[in-house]
Amino acid sequence: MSKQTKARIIDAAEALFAEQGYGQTSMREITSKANVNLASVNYHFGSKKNLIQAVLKRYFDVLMPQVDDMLETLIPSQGRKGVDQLLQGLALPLLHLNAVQPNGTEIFVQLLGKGYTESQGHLRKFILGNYGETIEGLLSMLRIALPAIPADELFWRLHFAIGSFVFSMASSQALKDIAKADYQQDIEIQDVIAHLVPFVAQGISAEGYAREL
Amino acid sequence: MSKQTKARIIDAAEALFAEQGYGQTSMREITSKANVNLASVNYHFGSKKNLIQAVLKRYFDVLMPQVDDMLETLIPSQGRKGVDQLLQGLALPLLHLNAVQPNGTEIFVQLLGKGYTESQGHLRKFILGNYGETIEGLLSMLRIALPAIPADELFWRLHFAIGSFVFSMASSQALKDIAKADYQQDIEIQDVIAHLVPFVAQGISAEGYAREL
DNA sequence: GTCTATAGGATGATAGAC
DNA sequence: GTCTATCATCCTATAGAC
Repeated sequence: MSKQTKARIIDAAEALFAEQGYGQTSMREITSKANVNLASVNYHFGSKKNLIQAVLKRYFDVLMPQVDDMLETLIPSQGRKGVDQLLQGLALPLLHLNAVQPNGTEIFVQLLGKGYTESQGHLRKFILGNYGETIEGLLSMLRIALPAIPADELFWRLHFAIGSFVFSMASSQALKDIAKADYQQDIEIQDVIAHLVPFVAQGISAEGYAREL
Repeated sequence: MSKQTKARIIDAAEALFAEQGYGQTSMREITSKANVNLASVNYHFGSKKNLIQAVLKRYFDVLMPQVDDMLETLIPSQGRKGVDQLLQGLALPLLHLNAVQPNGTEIFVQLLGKGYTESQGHLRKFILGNYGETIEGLLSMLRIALPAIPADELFWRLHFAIGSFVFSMASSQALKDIAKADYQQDIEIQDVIAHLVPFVAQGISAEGYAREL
């Protein structure tokens, strides 16, 4: 029953990776949580690096085609409205990742964040190599929406935006606890995205540029 | 010469922690870079955890009193202007950390970012326990600047803002690489902060609220 | 495909000589 | 305070029996 073992390894690995990070998660933890033998990871995936990429691939292969579709059907608008459209258009495919796996959206974004902050060089290569065109498409749509903002300024804002999202996910357990205790709110990933969209849209569309300090 | 050894360990440790993260940096790397004996870390600091806290303490003890001063002398303004003031007011003490150590600001924020994303529980306790009052002061100043925004909405935006900053620093090596490769820019920490302030100020001050998806 | 056993290293921490 | 030597424990990866 190879398929079962392989799937169980991926399921266990992604949960542990998302929670603890790649470097801090050992093969022993993974195989123990998956109830499979330690050696089976190397049999099925070859190495830990390959396992990490396989975990992400399952999500990217669902997400990216949907983003491509969205980009194709989107009628470009300029300014804040165009940015809003784009972000809303991204939100839906992201939420569809919940179909891959219960809690899939949250897991995926956490995996992304950990990949960024741990310097997993092989991950960047893997993502850009396999899904670079979609990312390029997103960027050019953003450039159309904000033609007055220089490319390098857009680069900065995009990363700040990603940071807002990824960090919120990375510390989502803390956020959930605080929100429940202080504001009597139960938070789901939809809520995070709903609050995030106006914040990011506003920040990205800002007309003032960097100023000397 | 205890003092020299202790200082050399801290210097070497903070550089390695900022670059690689806490978990990925071994005592052997630290002592080798510092040119001291392996056992001296445990002699002077007791444990790796204590060393991590000592590294951060050197920066916090400079930063936080300056933030306190800033908060005391600040004349509160409302709206986007008040937010801008507050962020600018934070930027200067942060940049003063370059006096602690060459490249001190960058190192400090990277240390913070790594501490957030690696789940170093002891670090959060250490920070809140020792510098919680300053953080509370910052929060109440923000509430004065944006009285119309409900507390829970402010809570969200604050975390998005922190996320932009921390994430940008935690992944600053990646950002530098990309910026140099794609935009021929050499990035300094001032640049990150200068680009970040308008983005965050604009996002925090946004008048639109969360919308159902 | 799955298992045990183990190679071959790295890690944090410490005992004890100097 | 500084050193060497070492303990005990972790790690990834693999060889080889079943």
